[in-house]
Amino acid sequence: MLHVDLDQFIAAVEVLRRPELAGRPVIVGGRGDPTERAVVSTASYEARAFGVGSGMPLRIAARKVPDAVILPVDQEAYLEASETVMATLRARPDATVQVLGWDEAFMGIETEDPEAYARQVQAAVLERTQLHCSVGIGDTLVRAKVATGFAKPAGVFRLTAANWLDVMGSRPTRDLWGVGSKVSGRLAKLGIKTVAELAACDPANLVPEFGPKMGPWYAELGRGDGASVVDDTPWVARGHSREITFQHDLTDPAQVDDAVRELTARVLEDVVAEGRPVIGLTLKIRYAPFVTTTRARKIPDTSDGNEILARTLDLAAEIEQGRPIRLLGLRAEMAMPDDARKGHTPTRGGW
DNA sequence: TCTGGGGTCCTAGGACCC
DNA sequence: TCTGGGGTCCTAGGACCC
Repeated sequence: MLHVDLDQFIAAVEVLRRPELAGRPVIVGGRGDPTERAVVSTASYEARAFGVGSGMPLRIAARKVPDAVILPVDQEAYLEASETVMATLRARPDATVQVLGWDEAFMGIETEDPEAYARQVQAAVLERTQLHCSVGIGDTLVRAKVATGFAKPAGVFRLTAANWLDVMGSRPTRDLWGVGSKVSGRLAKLGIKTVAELAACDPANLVPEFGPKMGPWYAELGRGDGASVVDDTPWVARGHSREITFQHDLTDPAQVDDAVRELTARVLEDVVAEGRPVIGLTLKIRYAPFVTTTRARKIPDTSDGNEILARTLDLAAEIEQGRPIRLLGLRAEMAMPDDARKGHTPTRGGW
């Protein structure tokens, strides 16, 4: 199968409609104002050369690249470009397309020459959208996904059981898709630092640290194994959430109350559009200045909007007072339709 | 002068039931 | 007087991805 990933997607879309930006360091994030609390969504390769990357605070990025062009996030534009790209992939005969996000997808294909097929896909996407993409080829989803990292920019790379350990074995576990800084740290405490060491370990030995599911799953990840079937079942959202980060931390309970009220209205709009009942609500609070999050959840027995609102405001009343609040998030979980498959997820696990 | 906003899934532990 | 196991449901919290 193939994993197709657009190169510097958001920055590339911006440069397409403003050709004079080609070759310049472009940073897209927040409202495009580096004095605000916001992070970098995507940086062009020219900006990355200065050490700017996704997730970095915008004001830090601006300091690293003084003459960068900083642009606001324009979701509609990216969504439109994304849909054109995905339509191009789906137009390939006999390809199964599983979308992972705005700028990436798996393609299940039958071909004698996957490299040639990958080049054809790249050419088709470029012709239709003027966007470049990189393609990973693999015999599992994990290997195809990881392969794409070696294909960038605009290249093709193949990763299978035959060369997985040669390519990945000596790399840190952090380089795996699904292993972040916390898990790589916990693995290191068990003496597992590299992909080869993870691949060689007995899955049972990871269970005490990571639990019955995640333990064996990490071991499988180390070997690059896992599912090898691309699943184009339409994705069904499990829930919707909205978040606000305040430019200045809130200390006034009335302001917090207003914010919860507004979030509730926005979340309910999204849920009503889905036409499925709400089965749970989660309120997330981040207190300044540290990174702790606290959540409270209530399960209403009704999908009535007023009822949900009332319960949500109850949660707001529970918020600890006297600590500056930096972020509020509200997530509504929705009942799954009977015919929705469980386990198909755009971002992790499940395969 | 730090750290967005939208998602998904897993785990531990308590409550409760038989 | 002391305290079985097995199961489910729920909450809070954590981790990861794009």
